Amino acid sequence: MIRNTRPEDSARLADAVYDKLKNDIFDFRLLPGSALSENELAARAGVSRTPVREALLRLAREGFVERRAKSGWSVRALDFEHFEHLYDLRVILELAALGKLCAGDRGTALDDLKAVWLVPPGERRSDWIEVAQLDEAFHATLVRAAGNPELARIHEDITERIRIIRRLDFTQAERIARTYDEHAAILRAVLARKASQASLLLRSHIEESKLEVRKISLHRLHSAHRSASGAAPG
Amino acid sequence: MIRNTRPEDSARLADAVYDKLKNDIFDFRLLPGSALSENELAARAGVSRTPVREALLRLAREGFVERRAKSGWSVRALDFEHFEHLYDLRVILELAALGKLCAGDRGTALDDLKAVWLVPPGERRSDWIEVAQLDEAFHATLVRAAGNPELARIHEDITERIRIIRRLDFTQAERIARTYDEHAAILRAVLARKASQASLLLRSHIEESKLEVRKISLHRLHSAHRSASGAAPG
DNA sequence: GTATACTACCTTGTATACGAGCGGCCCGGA
DNA sequence: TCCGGGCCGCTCGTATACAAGGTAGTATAC
Repeated sequence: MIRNTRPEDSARLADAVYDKLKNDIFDFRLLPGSALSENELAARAGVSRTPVREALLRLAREGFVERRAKSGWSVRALDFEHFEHLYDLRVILELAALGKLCAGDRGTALDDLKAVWLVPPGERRSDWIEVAQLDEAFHATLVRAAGNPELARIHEDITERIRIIRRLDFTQAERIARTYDEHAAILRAVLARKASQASLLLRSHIEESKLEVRKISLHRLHSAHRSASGAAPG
Repeated sequence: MIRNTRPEDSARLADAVYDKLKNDIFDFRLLPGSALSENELAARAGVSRTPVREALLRLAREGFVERRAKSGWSVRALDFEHFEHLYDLRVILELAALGKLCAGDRGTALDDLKAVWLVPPGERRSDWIEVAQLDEAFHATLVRAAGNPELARIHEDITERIRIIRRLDFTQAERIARTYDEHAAILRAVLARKASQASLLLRSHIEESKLEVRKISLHRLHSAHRSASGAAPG
């Protein structure tokens, strides 16, 4: 699974609890819809309610848990319509970034991407966890290179929120190959400053992922998780 | 001043503190850069540190205050470059919404706007506080009508973050008149489904506000605030 | 069998207690 | 006068205590 732990989170207990909870949700150790209580979480983590509470408040604001006044917290159910809206937002934001990238100066911001995605087929990565990370990095780098930190931040937030299902897109080898092909095509178009072509490619690239997501039922989520954690436990 | 108080916020002390702090920041009773301590805020509000802490965490996440580990909180300084990025984001999001509005079905979502903005000059509002609220509502309605709740939510967040300076755009009567003219033109273009014309109008409309913001120095912020609070106290 | 009222537990919301760390201030020395 | 070191106070981070409110389950009346 893709970990979200950041190094600076070691000091504060609240951040440690936050990471733990988030990973538990992402790995389906905490199932969508299940109830959480501050006391139970605190006991389980061996801390007091205070840091647990702070972690829950953060997770609530990010949309992963819900606060039900005076009657506990719950893991938010996966709402696929919701994810589709987020994918549409990705299209909006990334197309805007692309427009700026093709129009303005972008320095060496895209050089790293070339080294990853414009490689001969033999050098492509095949581990799906790694590809999922590279995929996120590809899109994040494009957006960051547009030079608007706020745009990048919001894009990151959205990435974070769809990660829970987006990862599963790469459990099929065929999807990995397509991702490589499409990223390469997009990157070449951007480097050649072919704005409209790059836009078309990027839009259909994201729309494809969105369609894949639509196919993913809750059941498939579970089985995908089981096989994944069986192959790569921890 | 524009109040942000929501009715449901009466029950929780944390929400009351949140509203109070936010209003204090917006009205410059708490100046950018000034230090805050949980103890002092708690004493001033007559509550304990716990709800103060929750309020501060929310405000920090929204970008209004900063947490300096072990050495207090501070009101975030106004960063004008930051605001310009947010304005650019507004352009991106609202243009995307506009595109969907001109292309697809929008029902009666825009009817309210007609009643407000497509009125004879004599019926235009002149109170700048009211116009500022109407202006926010105009843009929010456009975005909401596009049918993507996530898009609307992010747009709301951005609106919230730039409100602190955007209000001042309307302290000049000439800017109010222009806003009416431009909103009317945009609305007419959308109703006629003239997508490219609407986009051009909306883009220049927002860019104009952005330029106004660029002119606003911290000093002007203060004097604008003083005169405003003198004219409309409370 | 069903509906209703009551009770007991469990939940959060808030207040308070305590400890570690950082910063500023004062004092001493060169 | 300038610099350094130690001390004191204030800060947050965390733990714990207490109370109001909600929920579920049970018992009871019909």
